Amino acid sequence: MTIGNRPYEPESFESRIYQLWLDRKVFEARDGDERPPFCIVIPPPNITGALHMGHALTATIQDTIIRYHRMLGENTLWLPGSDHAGIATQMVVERQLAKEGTNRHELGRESFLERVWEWRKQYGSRITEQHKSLGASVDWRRERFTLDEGLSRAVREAFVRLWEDGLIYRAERLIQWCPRCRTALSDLEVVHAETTGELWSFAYPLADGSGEIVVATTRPETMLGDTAVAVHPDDERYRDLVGKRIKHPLLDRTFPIVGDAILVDPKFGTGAVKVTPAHDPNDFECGRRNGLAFIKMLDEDAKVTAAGGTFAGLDRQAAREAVQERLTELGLFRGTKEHLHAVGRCQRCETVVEPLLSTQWFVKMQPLAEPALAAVRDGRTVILPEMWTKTYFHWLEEIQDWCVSRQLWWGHRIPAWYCACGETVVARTTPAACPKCGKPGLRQDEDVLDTWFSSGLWPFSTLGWPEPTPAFRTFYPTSVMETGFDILFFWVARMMMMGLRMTGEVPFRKVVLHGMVLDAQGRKMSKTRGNAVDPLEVTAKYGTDALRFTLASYSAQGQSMKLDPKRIEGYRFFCNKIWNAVRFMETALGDDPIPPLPDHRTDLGNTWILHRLDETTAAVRTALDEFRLDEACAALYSFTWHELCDWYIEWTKPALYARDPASAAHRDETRAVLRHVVEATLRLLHPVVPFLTEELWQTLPWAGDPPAPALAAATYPTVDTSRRSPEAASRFQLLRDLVGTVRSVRAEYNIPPATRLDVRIVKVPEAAEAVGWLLAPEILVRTGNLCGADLRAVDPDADLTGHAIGVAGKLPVAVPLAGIVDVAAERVRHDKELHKVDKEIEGLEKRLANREFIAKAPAEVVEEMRERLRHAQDRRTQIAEAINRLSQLV
RNA sequence: GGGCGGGUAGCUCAGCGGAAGAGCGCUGGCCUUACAAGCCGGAAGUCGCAGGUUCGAACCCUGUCCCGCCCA
Repeated sequence: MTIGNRPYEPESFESRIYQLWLDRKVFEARDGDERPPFCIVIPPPNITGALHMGHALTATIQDTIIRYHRMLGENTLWLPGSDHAGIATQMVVERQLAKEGTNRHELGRESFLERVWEWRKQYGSRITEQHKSLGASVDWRRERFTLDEGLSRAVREAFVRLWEDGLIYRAERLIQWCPRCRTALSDLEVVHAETTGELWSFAYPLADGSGEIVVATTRPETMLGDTAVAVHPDDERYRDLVGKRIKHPLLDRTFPIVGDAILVDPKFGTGAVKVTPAHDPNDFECGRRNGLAFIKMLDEDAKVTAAGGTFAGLDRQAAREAVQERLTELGLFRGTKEHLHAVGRCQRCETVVEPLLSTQWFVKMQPLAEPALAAVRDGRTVILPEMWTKTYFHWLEEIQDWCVSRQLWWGHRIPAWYCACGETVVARTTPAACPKCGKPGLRQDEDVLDTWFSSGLWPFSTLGWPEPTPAFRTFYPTSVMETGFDILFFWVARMMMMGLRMTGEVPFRKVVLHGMVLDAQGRKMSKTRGNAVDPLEVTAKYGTDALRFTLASYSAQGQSMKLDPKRIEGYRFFCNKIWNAVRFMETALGDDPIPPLPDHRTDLGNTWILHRLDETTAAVRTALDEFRLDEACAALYSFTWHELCDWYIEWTKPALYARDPASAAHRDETRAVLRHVVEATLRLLHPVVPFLTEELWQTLPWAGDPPAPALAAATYPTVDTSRRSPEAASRFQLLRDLVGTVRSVRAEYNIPPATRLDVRIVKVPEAAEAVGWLLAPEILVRTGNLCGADLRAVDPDADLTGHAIGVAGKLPVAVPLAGIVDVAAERVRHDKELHKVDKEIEGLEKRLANREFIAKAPAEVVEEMRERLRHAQDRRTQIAEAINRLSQLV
């Protein structure tokens, strides 16, 4: 079972590998297990949604973390599920009904809900299925949906508890209303956008005919609901007017001029403000402060009510024009000005929302916010990147009560019943009779709860709460909540509040926030703009692993990321590289049994790669522990490509290809190390690129049984510093320098790769240490192989006429250029190099001459500089020498 | 108006007190039996600007200019 000649074709194995994981049950977590638990609940995607890059990013990050922890041997649960998405889903089905020429009211509540469930059955699991193609290692047995029986029970339980604790109330307040969706919204569901509009000025005549007062507004039509004009109490201009009354010019009523220091900024506009308490949040407060009348002049369709007199029945826009026209006719119009202001729109349908006086259910937030603030302040929950902590604090400190009722049918119906006697009953189960008057036939509240209410319970409702289930006891509090920073308020903060309130514990230990995926121009991806990149198209073209590696590499520090297809392509090439490295290894190992990794290595390359593997293991683990996927990816990429492939594999070839008996031991050592390092590298890579690594790992030869049923269930490489060898590292580095020097000379003189060079290494006393080991025949041959040269040592006084001289470390290297030496070119090359070294020496000398540097900088820094200076000086000597020899040529 | 990010090589981004990095792109040379989806070599940056702190600043502080996001 080897890869053979199969090229890297991710589409040929990805779904097969996913099925293998399912068959071998590697994603399944165990309740009550003695291993340490590790749990992430998935941010539930909307059932109406189709997979977009945001999902792909979340899934990649979480899956990487989850796979890492699973390989660490923890009892790892990634719990999947989806969200019923009240408004969005209802909109989809209503649109369907509209096409059929009917609507939900004609259908009635029950049949309508049947239709939605039908829709959900047919399309609702599309997005969940799509997660499989990303490799999401979730425990499918535990999949949840916010409208499941269990989760619905949790919602009722939470609602009733909050009610019993006095944290839920029903009241008439000014709320955000979407006239198109015909439902109340929470403040968060209103998206404010700066818009250039008109600031319209008109005059209100005083009731006593003694004059007028000019006000400015962006919404002239709301003057039909004005019940005051406010001025600043200290404003000299209007002091005498406070207390006087205004005669409404279009309606048969009068209202007062009031002084209000909070509402009015005397420097803005005319310093006089019209007040519409029933249609503006600031005016609402002003109305309460001053005991004003609340006149509702727009209804739930945003049409003028009877309070608007002759304007009744007009919609907002028509009313605006009609009012403007009428005021102009009356000579009250005082001109317009361009004006920048924020217009609030419905997050779902983008209709301009209307602040409306309405009776709704609210959650009192302050008592919930306090513990949520405390939990982050004292570190029970840590938010990463840390910068979001401040935003979290700020929002919770300023938090307003949460309007949770929605005038929809799709969702959790509010567990409140009304009796004819006026009693309101909030209960876990449908009450048979009124507990106050004993009469049956209670009427349940028509409304449902904000979808985010159930989402707020997600980390524990999915684990079985309110029952103390084994799953809940095993995995709660969960370990990590990973999601986009855009739902820090919507979701994360609410889970914190609900979690603490309901369970007494934080819902998760860590919050990890990632940035938004933007298009190549840096714009937010959106379906309407048409700039969204479909993850499934990308994975079809480049493979899932390439997309995952890209997203993981981009996800630094929670910054937003501009997705560049070229980069995905680059990581596809990386995947191909891994694939071919393993292919090479399989061929090179041959059919002989693989010997175990020897305790001591005789080969420099073998010792070096084990050293680097261990350093890489440490770096990757640290990065993953800190959720720095970008750093993990960078370490994996450069190790795999630029050390394992570029150097180690090339280094091993002679040893692996050797067939003479004398080389057998060396060959076996190399086979063992190569096998070990490649296998460990696959394990290191697996959390980020699971498909490819699993496919390859399944083909690896084993001495006995494989150590795990799948790579996904294998253990992550551990750090073992006994495998380190700084000496081998520095030796191999010198060897790389030497090879690099020869290659540079070859390239500069255009010597064909096929031309074998006869390179001399000058045994200068400064490099005595290197000369000691480097000149061993074995090393010379192997090193020479890497640059197509026969290496030979010569004494410092050897005649190197006609050679190009380079310096590797402190070691001069002479490449013969018989006949092709271009003295001028060589001279330029050396001068350039000399200049570089001189600059370095100059800088270092300057620093070391600085007394304060010597006195104040840490000793090891000073010593490092000294060492660097010595090194640079040695190099300078060698280059100068080379120049000297060169000039003798002329 | 308040807050938070960002401005580093042509592009996309790491680095956030010891003296500039990666990938892509560009460029010169190679079909070398793992990979041309590859290999080898190379060029390229007063780290937005101005002050300050420090022996030493891309990194810390102050101011300033752009860009983006959030809250009001």
